[in-house]
Amino acid sequence: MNILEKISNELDTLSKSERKVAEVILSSPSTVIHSSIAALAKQANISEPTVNRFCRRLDTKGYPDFKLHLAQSLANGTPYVNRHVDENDSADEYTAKIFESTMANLELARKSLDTSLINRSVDVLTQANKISFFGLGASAIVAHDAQNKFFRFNVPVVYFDDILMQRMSAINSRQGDVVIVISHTGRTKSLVEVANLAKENDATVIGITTTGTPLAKECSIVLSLDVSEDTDLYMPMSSRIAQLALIDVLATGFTLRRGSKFRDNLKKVKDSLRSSRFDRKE
Amino acid sequence: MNILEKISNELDTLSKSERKVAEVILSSPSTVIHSSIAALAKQANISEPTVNRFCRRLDTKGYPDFKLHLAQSLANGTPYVNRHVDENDSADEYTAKIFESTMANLELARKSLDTSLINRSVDVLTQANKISFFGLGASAIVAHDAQNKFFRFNVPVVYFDDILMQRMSAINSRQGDVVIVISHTGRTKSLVEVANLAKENDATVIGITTTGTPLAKECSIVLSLDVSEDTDLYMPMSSRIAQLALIDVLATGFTLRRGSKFRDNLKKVKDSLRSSRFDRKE
DNA sequence: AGTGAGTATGAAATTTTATTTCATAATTTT
DNA sequence: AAAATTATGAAATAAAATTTCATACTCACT
Repeated sequence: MNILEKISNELDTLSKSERKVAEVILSSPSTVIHSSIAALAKQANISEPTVNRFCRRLDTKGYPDFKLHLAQSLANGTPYVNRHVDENDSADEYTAKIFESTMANLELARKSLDTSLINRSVDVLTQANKISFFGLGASAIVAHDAQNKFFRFNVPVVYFDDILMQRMSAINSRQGDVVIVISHTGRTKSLVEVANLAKENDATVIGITTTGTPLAKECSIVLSLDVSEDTDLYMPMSSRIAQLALIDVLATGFTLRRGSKFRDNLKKVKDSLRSSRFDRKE
Repeated sequence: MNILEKISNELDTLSKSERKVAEVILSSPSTVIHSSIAALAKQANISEPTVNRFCRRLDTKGYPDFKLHLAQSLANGTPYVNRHVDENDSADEYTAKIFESTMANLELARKSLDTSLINRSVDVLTQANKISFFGLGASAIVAHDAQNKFFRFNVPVVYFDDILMQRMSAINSRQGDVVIVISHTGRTKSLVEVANLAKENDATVIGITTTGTPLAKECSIVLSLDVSEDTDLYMPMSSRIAQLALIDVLATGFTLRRGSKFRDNLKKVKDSLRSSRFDRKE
């Protein structure tokens, strides 16, 4: 709770001298956080112990602790929240809202993740003979991105954003293959079918989707990602970003599991791109 | 400025012992604000003067002042900081680090954006005869995603992640066309050339890139997105996510500019997908 | 390897700051 | 108006932070 509010609430339960302290603090809190107890006492024309008693009355441990609370209250504490864009927002406003919602949703997504399942997924991925990423629409780009990352690891990886190719690929899968199916809604019929096909062909199916969806039921491992989309705009936004962050997590887990020699290889892959770039003059 | 960010930024300018202090603080900042300098010193296995020197190096007056700053940073919503993944991190740890770094970088990216330029870009986009998105590698998926979004607006939009197609498309562009070129490094030769080609053919070229890169110099409008990538892992991570958030911003600006009737249309597009999905039983 | 300049570190001393104790003053109750 | 209660500050004490300084370490150069 904001301590400044608390001070003004309890103003009348305070003694005369304590109220003097309160008034000095309320009138310029930002000065107070840089004052010692002696300076504040002098400013309020009272003694140091009075300041100390004042602090304790506000349920703080003492003056330094009180200052900490005060500092926190002063820090304009707007945590990231999901704010919907409004028709009349300026560019400034909708930009801020979108970035903030994205961050708020990443936070939500992280909370819905079960890291032990991530660990198991990484296990399965490092062991895989072949890795396939399937997605449609906005999730297709996530699958695409995943291919781009895992390709660098020099493992057999494909991605498909085409229903027929996905089906054919799923039917051809076998034990030791890992199929990662990405869908925010988890209700896209053809993807659910593909997941089922892959499972019936003994592939390990990892789903990146929302908890409790039809797709989730078909998967061997469900990496649940619960985010709240801004449905007013009729476009997938936060969901695909959370999915990408999860891909980063899986890819990172993969490289860590493979050890340091493997990571030197990644550097080589990256360095191979150098000649396609303009030098950085420093 | 957030002091936690500052600590992780300056991590490599610190001495060995000071870095120990930094690590203890980063790993549990909320404990530290209730610790004395002695307690923190003990926790980090170093001496009290070292803690003091550490605080001063971060431009604070001393330990109490440092705690004040820390308290403010913690109060400020969320202590998202760019923390690099370490070789021995557990799944829990690297997951947290990646999500947090992503959020921290989104915050950074937002700060580097100039909303008046976003406004101009939206102007230009709503007026465009044709919109093209170009990207390579990780930025290709951003271009892909942008196409997916703008396609819903029923405007002529294409994306290319192939150098030759990009060149051909750039050469065929003309006044009234908008070309959006996406590249984190801004140094990919072929993309810089494509931007130049498009410009010479009178298209409006919008660059989504880092400030001051060769690509930025070729663009009519530069939407600068400065993020700090975790270079240890040799993979693009935060950059593409920031780019996607920016695409969301542009797409949102576009729909807002077009008015409410236009948004009803978006709903229709979304509803058209319904039959491809399993019903939600509620 | 050895030497020396420069830097980093911690033990101890000092200073600053906060808290406790206790005597006295102010206020309230009877 | 006396007694009881509460509020207050001076002084003492305790705690915390900072400074000083001697020593250990690091790195560049023989």
